[in-house]
Amino acid sequence: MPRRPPALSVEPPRATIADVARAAGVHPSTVSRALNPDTRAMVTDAVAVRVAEAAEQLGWRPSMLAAGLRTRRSRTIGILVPDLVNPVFPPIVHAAEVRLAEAGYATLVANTDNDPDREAMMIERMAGHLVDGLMLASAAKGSQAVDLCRRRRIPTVLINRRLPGAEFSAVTNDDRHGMALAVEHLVALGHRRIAHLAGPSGISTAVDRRSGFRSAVRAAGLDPDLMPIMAADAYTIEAGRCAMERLLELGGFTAVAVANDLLALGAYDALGAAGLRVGPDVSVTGFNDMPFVDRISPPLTTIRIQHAEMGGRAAGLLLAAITEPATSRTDILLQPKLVVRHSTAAPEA
Amino acid sequence: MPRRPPALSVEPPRATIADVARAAGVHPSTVSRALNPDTRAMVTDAVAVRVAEAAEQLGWRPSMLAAGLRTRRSRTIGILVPDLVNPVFPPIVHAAEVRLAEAGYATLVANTDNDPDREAMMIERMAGHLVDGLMLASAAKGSQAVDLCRRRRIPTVLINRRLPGAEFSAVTNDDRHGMALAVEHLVALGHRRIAHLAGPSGISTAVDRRSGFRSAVRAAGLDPDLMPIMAADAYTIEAGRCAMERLLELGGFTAVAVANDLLALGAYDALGAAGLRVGPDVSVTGFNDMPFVDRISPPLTTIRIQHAEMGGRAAGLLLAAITEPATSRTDILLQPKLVVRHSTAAPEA
DNA sequence: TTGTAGGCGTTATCAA
DNA sequence: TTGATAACGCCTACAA
Repeated sequence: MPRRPPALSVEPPRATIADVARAAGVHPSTVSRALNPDTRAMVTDAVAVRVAEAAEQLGWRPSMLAAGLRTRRSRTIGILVPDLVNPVFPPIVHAAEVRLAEAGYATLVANTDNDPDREAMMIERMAGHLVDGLMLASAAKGSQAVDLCRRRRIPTVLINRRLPGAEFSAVTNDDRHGMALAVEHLVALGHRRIAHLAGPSGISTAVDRRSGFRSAVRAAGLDPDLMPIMAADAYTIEAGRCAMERLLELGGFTAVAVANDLLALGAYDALGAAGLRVGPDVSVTGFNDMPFVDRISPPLTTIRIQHAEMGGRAAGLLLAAITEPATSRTDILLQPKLVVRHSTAAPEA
Repeated sequence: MPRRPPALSVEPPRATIADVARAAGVHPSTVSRALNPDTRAMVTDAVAVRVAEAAEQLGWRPSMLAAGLRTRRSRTIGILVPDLVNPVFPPIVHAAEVRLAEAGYATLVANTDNDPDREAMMIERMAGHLVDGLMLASAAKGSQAVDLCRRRRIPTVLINRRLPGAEFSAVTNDDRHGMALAVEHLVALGHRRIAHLAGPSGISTAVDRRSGFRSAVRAAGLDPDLMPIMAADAYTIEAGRCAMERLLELGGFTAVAVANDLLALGAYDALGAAGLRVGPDVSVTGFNDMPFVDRISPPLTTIRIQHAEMGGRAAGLLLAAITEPATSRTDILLQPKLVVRHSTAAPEA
């Protein structure tokens, strides 16, 4: 008795253009033309239909790989983020994805974990996969990312973080102004001794927010050199806690302007551990307005950046760079705004 | 006077193995062998050195693409998540990345946005990029993902969500038991009328938690048919708010066991809008213990899943599936546990 | 309009 | 150990 093949049979090896050609009784090149939307016009309708049917029949799928080997394009964009666990990034990535999808591009995300070596590796990898463009949210001093992209001629845009010498377009926040907003808010509440919990050196957001802090303090008629400043060594809650602890040892402030929301959460922890209430005892401002900081206790007063705008604009710039490689660099500076919640209050009399 | 080339010159087209061969005075195959770590042993040291120098000199970089065309491997793994903005996923992804990196695999993440079409597209795309394996966190009823992976013979593991008929290994949580933990906690506090805010049908976590809810209610000696149940149509805050509003119209409960943390946040909103205090007036439990729910107000009592364990174990299973394709399917059921915070309390007398 | 031939950059399989 | 040759799957001149 003949056995029937099992229901969940594994298919034979992928059909290729050659297989389709054989089935349709035409030459492989004809199949290539018939199956490629851009060249279908070169082929008789009758042939096109016959080929399409054969392809359908055989379950032919284009191999982007083989195609890419010739065309060197993949309609895929890579996005490198320094830390996927940081909730600022997903909304930015998502906005970019939406915009890129509209233009027919798929998006692949890679996590560099703030490690320049991993970053370089992922760029190599993405380049190897022939991404048509790259969005770098992971830029940091000492990273060779930009150089790699330039050498490999990968259209690239920087997001969220600037990089001094880079010749790529960038979409960033006006970090100096954002931090000024925070300082002005604290000063308006009556604070005169304001600490700054800075981000890791080497990252533009940290540098700019820090210099923005000093300028704003000076603009308020205070002496920046009197304000305690402590840099965290990563944009993480833990690093924020450590830095805040050291700031507390220094003392001499009634408010602290923190360089980002994750660090601010760490500051909450250190303050809490020291028996201080955020708001009534010490005012805290964050930066980013990342998801959920409006729901924490106390709700964080912070500087809201335009997440969606950032992703969307960066995607637009990248698409432009891809279709018009000669286009000169464009920088977009997004304006953040202050969102007052309950982590800030007037200093105690 | 001869002009020097500009400092930031764009490099000539990439050197290929053929170029290196020419420079080193050997055959391209020899270069291939000398440059490939796995085959270096086949070549004299002298030759290997000479080839390596020539390659270095010319700035040769391997083309994964061309190599993949032959080997059909890329040492790259794809992870599909339904929603990157949901903070449960990044920790899982990260744990997987770490494990995979140890094994020499790079990880590419794609966002399906809970859209089966996008999911299928991304799988095609990843397959086209020759990923060596896939981790699917996006499984849902009606998705053709599993079928696609099977047909394309892509080693695959399911994470977080089961899929009824799938023949792939899976790492999931004991969702039924987890929800029982929540119900038992509420019953122990004295609640007798407990609502369930369920997740979207078609997703295993929603289905299992819902059935776990009913079983646990029955096990507590209560009648599940008396408990109001309302399903949200997505795992989002907004959907949670809507569902909670409808639950409030039904009324007749002092506590609500919610299917996930994001939905619970939505429930917080609806409850707040109705003038009810979470905790004192209505108890709320979540599920996942995603980042930050310990810091919201009030801190959420929830069911903690093993994020890191899940990512790591899934990566291990996938690596096994890749190296040992014949291995039979393995299912790992991770045990969640109850974390009591302040969103639950005894019902008012 | 269709077929032919060559190549994209690498690796596998022979034979030398 | 090394070299020669032929794929891998597709695309593009160019020729017919």
